[in-house]
Amino acid sequence: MLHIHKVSELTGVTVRTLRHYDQIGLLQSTSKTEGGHSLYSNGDLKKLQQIQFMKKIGFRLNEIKNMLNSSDWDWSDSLRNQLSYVKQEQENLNKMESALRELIHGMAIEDENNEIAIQKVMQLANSNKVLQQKYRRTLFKERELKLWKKVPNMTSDHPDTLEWIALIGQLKRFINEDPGCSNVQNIIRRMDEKRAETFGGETEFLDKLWDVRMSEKKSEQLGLYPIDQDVLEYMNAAYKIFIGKKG
Amino acid sequence: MLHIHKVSELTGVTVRTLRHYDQIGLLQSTSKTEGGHSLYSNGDLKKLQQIQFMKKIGFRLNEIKNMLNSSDWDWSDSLRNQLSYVKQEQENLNKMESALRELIHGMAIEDENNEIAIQKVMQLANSNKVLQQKYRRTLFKERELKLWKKVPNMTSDHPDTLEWIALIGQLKRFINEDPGCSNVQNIIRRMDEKRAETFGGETEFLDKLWDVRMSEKKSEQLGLYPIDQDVLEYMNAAYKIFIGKKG
DNA sequence: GCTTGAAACTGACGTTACGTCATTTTGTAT
DNA sequence: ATACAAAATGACGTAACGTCAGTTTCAAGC
Repeated sequence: MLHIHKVSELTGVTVRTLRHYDQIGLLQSTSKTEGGHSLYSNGDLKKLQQIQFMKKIGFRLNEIKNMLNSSDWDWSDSLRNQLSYVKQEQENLNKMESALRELIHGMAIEDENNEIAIQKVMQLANSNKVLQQKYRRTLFKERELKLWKKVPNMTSDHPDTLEWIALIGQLKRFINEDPGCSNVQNIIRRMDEKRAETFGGETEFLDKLWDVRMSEKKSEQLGLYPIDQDVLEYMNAAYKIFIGKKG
Repeated sequence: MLHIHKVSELTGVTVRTLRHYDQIGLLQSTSKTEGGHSLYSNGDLKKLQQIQFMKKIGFRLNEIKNMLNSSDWDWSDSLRNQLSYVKQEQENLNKMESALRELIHGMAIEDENNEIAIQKVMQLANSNKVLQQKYRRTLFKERELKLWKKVPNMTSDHPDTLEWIALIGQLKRFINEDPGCSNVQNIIRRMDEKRAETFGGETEFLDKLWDVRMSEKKSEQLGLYPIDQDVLEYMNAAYKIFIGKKG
């Protein structure tokens, strides 16, 4: 158990930053003294390390928060990604080195070649950004895939499937009535319970389904049960009311 | 001559960023259309490349502006610095690679070794910051040295020296009178002309001298003519009035 | 010369990830 | 018990753009 200053010293992250992470709920120390002083564990250090990497490749703090909070975060996958990122950056730096040498070499002479060399160096400086984006996408895709695997795949004969179809069917019958009425809200409550079972803390659930409908391709790819857009819209409206009542 | 979008495309810097640099006077295109559209030259691209590097090692935009504006900026020095920075970063990444491998290797086992490995990785992630700071200092020191070489070194027998001594001597005689009076202001004007000759656009001149007096060590190191602090204070006051009248 | 759609400009306000105080609490060494 | 370093709390500040909305300019075809 380390206090905040020690963590800052060990990791090079400023105290203010740690407190900021605490505030926004990104990294809260596992334990606190009765007076409210933070005490960080080894697990917290691990998490901090992850945060640092994910920041480096361009994620924003709230994105990082979502990903780390999601129950299925794979620390080992992420480490392998880090390694592979490091190796790629090494290659980039090698290219950068030769480009710089070329530029320095041709510096005395002012000509066309020089312009090209300059552009080369600049693009290499950016290829680092490109690399970051690439790994951002990689991490994101991995996570998305894991999420999608949990979405009830309507073509498979997963036991959940029938229940989801039944629930959606029930909803359809009320599509011309008030989404706030008790019948509908009961169905929605059941759906929400099912959602909680299946997705744990994930709250983006409906947004996901929505996205699927928005792009036909995705739902083809994933072989999802096709839900009519009007039903989805209705469901969305009803769900919002449900959340409003709950919160 | 390239318009802004082309530059953005070639370099990977966003249009908005280029415009921002334009606004703050960091990088203004050498020519514009009569309608006010920017047209960037190859020199501008060079400058942009410098800016990118200096940003990468942690300078702030206004610092970069100062350094690049200063007449004695050495593009070739800076490139060599970039190269040396790149090579150091390569080494860092190598260390990072083995640290990561160590962590991944020992991941299955949860023990003390693991904690140490985590800290190692985190510190390496920061060693990048340390490196940046180092090169920031390097660049800064080089520039400071060049500035100091232009400060009239009072122990040498540079032709300027005598005139500076004379001016300061004259100023001393008025030290008990109003720093705004015409006699004093005339001396100050002459000093300012001399300053402009010697330092070009550098406006930090008096601040520099001030700093020297503040730390005895510096003035020893540089072998500057010792100016009494009260004279400096008086000079400072008179100079401020002078600037006020001028502006 | 005139139209026209794309690109550029000109503000203005928003945002992210902290930095920087200033003040109050809490931990701990004596 | 007291004193003094560390930590918390809160509030405001900031750098470097992003984003949006409205206007102007450019180049290209008719």
